[in-house]
Amino acid sequence: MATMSAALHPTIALLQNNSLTMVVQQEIERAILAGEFAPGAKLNEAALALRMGVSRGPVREAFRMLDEAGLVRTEKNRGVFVRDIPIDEAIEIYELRAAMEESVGRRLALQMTDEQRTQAESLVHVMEDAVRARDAHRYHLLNLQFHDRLVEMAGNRKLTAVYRKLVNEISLFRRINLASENQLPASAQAHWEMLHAIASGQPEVAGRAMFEHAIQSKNRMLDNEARRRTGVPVTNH
Amino acid sequence: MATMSAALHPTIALLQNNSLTMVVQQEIERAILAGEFAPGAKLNEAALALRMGVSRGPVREAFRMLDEAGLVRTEKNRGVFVRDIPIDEAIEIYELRAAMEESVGRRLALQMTDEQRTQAESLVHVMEDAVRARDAHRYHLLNLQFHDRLVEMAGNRKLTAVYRKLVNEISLFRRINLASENQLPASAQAHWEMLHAIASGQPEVAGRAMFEHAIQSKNRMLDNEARRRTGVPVTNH
DNA sequence: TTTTTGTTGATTGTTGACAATGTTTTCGAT
DNA sequence: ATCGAAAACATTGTCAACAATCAACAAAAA
Repeated sequence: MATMSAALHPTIALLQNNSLTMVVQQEIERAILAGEFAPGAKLNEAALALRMGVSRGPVREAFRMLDEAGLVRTEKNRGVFVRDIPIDEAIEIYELRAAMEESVGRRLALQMTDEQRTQAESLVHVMEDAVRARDAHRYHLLNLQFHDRLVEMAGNRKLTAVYRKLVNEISLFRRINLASENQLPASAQAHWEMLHAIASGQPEVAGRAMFEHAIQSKNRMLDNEARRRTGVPVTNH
Repeated sequence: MATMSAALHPTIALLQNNSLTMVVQQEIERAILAGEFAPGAKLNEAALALRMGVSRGPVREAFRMLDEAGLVRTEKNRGVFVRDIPIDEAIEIYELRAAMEESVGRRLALQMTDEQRTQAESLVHVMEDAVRARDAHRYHLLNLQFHDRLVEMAGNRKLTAVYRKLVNEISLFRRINLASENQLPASAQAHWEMLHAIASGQPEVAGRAMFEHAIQSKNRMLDNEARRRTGVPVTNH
């Protein structure tokens, strides 16, 4: 009887490994990162439970996970809210991420395989396609993917996990700045330079390149933020 | 009227901020880090709930937090267990921590105040007392405190938070190695050298010093581990 | 008016019960 | 005695009801 279930109904296979809490947690996380719940928005236990067809228990447990992950904040007896990262914390995250990427660059300079390098280069090519298409949103996603892959290639799983948590959190900073279209070509070029630095095989050079790239990313964020506060509209072309 | 609540009865203030889940979470975390639950040990929901005088709900929620924090692992329908960090992951954590400490060193070289330096130095003095007393356990705690303070002084709260999580996790590595007594004097000396490097005001020098110190810490751990596996007893003097 | 004090409705915090799953024990057949 | 099936037990997963708390509004007092 146990062996006949070779082909398992997908829903069943899902329930076998994932408790309701896990499913709920992943769904809420997805919705938050997709922007379906705005930063600062209140998440109602009962409403979410109803919407997902479960009781409040699993929703509460999912909330505790998301709280620990930094995606929501819990106020006792008041509820849980999608976290809204203040700019101070955004700066701190950018700087921490820069330090981690420097470490990644050093490591990659010593150990990146040809295959990995080819894979990274093809990603930059796709990014250049997005540049030509003037598709800032698509470019943004590819950019995230590029850095994520480099971090992953460094081969430190704990570092990868922490890095991804930081990226998740920074995405809760109100209106992450997509690079404006005229900045895209320079950004793509910067990625070639990082890959060159890595290919040089010199850890310090590669590390420095990735660090500087990350810091520039932080500075662009700060510029946009300052411009926004002074009321100057952020032109997009 | 809003200002009159300055002095709040401590019990009330406690109940105002801490739900049962929070209390339970902190207590289980404390017990784990104090070694009252050994790595790999199973944590029974009902037993813990009984012991702490609450129902299973808050315990389950606390479990979800501790899971996300990396202190326990959950197996569906089987229970939660105190995490036992495998050596691969321990290595990764040590290396990530080294990168973060390098970043801390750079920052401190640029911004450490005289007051902070005095505070750090006094900590090393206390460590030297522990060395003279041949108290390896006490030295270990002071060492943790010293590094924690330096990280905190760097002023990046997100980095501090991540660093502390890593320290918590690494403490779940089976038998963290206390330095043997004859290593203590050299270790204390190394801390003076780190403070000197920071006081030099040169970011690269200070960063390198802290990085190397952290890597040596990792290597000591690896040595002890190799010795343990080959059956050679770890001499303690 | 302005402030304070009840009162009400909605939401979260907590609990105990029930269902589903996993583990151990019992017991009979070989 | 050993092995396997099945029943008994223990533990986790989920749920719905109850209690505690808070926000908003209305009524009363200044």
